[in-house]
Amino acid sequence: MLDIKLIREQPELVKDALKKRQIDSVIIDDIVQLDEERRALILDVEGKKAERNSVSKEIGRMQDKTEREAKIASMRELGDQINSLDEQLKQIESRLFERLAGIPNIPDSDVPVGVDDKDNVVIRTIGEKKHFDFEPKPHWELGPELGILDFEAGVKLAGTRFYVLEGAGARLQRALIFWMLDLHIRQGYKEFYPPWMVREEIMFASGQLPKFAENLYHDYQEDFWWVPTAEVPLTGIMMGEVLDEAELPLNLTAYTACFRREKMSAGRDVRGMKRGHQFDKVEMYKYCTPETANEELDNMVADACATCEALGLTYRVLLQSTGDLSFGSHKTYDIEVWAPGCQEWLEVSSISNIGQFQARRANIKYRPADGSAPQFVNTLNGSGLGMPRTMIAVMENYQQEDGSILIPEVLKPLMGGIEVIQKE
RNA sequence: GGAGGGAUGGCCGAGCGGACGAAGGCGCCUGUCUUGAAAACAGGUAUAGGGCAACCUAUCGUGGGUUCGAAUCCCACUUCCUCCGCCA
Repeated sequence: MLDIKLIREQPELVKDALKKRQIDSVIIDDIVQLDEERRALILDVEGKKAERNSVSKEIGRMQDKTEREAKIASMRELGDQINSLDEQLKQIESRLFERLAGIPNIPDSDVPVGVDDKDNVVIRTIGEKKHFDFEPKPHWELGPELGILDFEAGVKLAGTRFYVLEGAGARLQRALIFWMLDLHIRQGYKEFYPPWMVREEIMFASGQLPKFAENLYHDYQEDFWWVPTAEVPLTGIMMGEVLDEAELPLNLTAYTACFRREKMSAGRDVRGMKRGHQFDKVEMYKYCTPETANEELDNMVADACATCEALGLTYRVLLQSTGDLSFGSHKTYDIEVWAPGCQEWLEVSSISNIGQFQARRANIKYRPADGSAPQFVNTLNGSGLGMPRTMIAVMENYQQEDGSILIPEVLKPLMGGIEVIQKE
């Protein structure tokens, strides 16, 4: 959510930001207009309330009965006027809020302007694409042949975009999750295990609602919403809190499954396990001051890169263009790993500085060390990493000519003695 | 699932129709004192919105209602605690 004052005072700046995101900016005029109507009504109704308050106090002190009755009658009438103005104000405020909640965040000044993900800029590439003396296979062949990945069983159980990991495949993913959480703890993050279903207001606070309702699973019986990412509960956990500057930055990490209806990508990436309705992810999250946000964003990118590096994967870092930038993001880096089997760079992490956008929705502030008034914090989030695509990259990069898969060095202690996954 | 009791400022806690944005305490900040600190004393210390400002409005879990006037009365909801039941 943007600050209404920013829109009121610098509408052109906000319009410009929307244009960079390829979004029609006329809504800003609408918002400015509603804001004016709102303030005029406030002026009117609050003046009337002030009058009612002071006269009501007088009534309490009055002795003369007839005079008292007359005042009460006139205040009753004033009360009716107040009620009707309050009703008008409420309607205008809800219209204003609805529009405001639909405005995306303003991109940072160094975010490249572009139309879509093709305009993302590659910042650096680390490692060489691995050379094979044979034709490397895609994971959707490797996995089923080894008996560790079963797409048909997934369809049998739940339908398209589901799969089953079994044996060493399931164990490999568990090892990745365990190892990543431990790595992030060493990097200075605190581990959390949050609910995987949350209330509607938590979904709103993190920016998923109202705009992205159709991509979320919703239990209508209990009114629970299934998290599409651990970012949601890690934002909600501090909702309404005032933090001390001394405790910032606050670094959090959590493993959750993520649930997405994928209505926006119907028909895309259907092959393999690249995009599913349910996937596991280890998330990193930071609360910090606006002054340190850029530095913390770099730190988080470095932490995610270290994860790829330790797994021995070839990866590259991209800066998202304004056309690809997600709704709430101020600035986002993507990390992609090379998958030699499907011959594709796979996005395993998306690391964003959300600025104050989420904090304003969730009302999360910090008290500055100098004792001045509380300010909204900056929030940052990033995957560290998403499981299915990391699994794809590990499987395809560590495959051998006979179709077996070597276990990356860092995961060996967690695989119970398995050093290579072979057909049973 | 049933019965009962709660939810008040950063924290604890009083108030139960009018001078209450809210006693008192703790914490924190400033000052006096002190070589410095502690103690003591004095003052200050919520958030949001509106207004150029003086200042005004709203907020005592949330949403409605009654009333000239609600932290206080009524209704609904959320949530926490205790006990019983049920499940593990």
